[in-house]
Amino acid sequence: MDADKVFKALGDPTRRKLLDLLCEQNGQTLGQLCENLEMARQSATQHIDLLEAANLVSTVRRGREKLHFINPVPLHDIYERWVRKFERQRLSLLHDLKQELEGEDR
Amino acid sequence: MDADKVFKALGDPTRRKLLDLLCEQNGQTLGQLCENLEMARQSATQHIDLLEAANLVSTVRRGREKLHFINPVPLHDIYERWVRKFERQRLSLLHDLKQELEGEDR
DNA sequence: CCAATACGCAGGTAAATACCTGCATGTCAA
DNA sequence: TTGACATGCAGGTATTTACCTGCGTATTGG
Repeated sequence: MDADKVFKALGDPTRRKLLDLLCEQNGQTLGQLCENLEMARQSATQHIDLLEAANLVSTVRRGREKLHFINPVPLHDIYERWVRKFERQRLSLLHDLKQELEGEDR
Repeated sequence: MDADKVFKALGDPTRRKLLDLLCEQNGQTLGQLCENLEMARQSATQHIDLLEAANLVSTVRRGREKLHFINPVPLHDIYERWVRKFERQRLSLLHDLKQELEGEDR
């Protein structure tokens, strides 16, 4: 998993909207997706290319159409590497901060 | 939670490294953090400003020092909104793709 | 066939980003 | 008090990003 590509891909509202659209209905064509975006088709294609590069979306060609499918695996990997790690220490981290703030009062 | 700020903050290797550094030892000063980064202190400050804007890091001034603490809450919010949602549909999403691929063979 | 449809490719521009240098301010310790 | 130290602030530049327009290619249905 390339965390950089995944986070950069998610760091744009248009691309997050694309994922939401595909979550509502998986396997949509480029044209269908563009109907819900207020930008040129070519611009949407560039966003989708980044989602594909991050492996968040897979595509299948059917004739002249290109179908898009979500791949949730990278999101799960993000969870394992970047959420659980900090979640586990959540209480102790807040504890550190609280102690520091209390230290100021003394 | 501002998902855009959080994802954009996470979409840079330097800022992810800063979070890792703070996870190893919470409450470090700017100077301590800079020792582990190969860039000017002023550049690191700009990265930290983005982490603060995303509420991923909180700071406390102690005299002439600035101490940095991780706040894991936004990460957990990301999990709730962007991981669990897709995780829940993981199997069905893959099912959609598989069906589409099999459809190609017929 | 051939016109409409769905998409790919090339390039160009404005804004955002990630760095830097130089200098100013505030704090501590001798 | 004053010099050393930790950080803040201002601005400038090169790269990346997010759009666009224009045109080319491939597929389908009548």
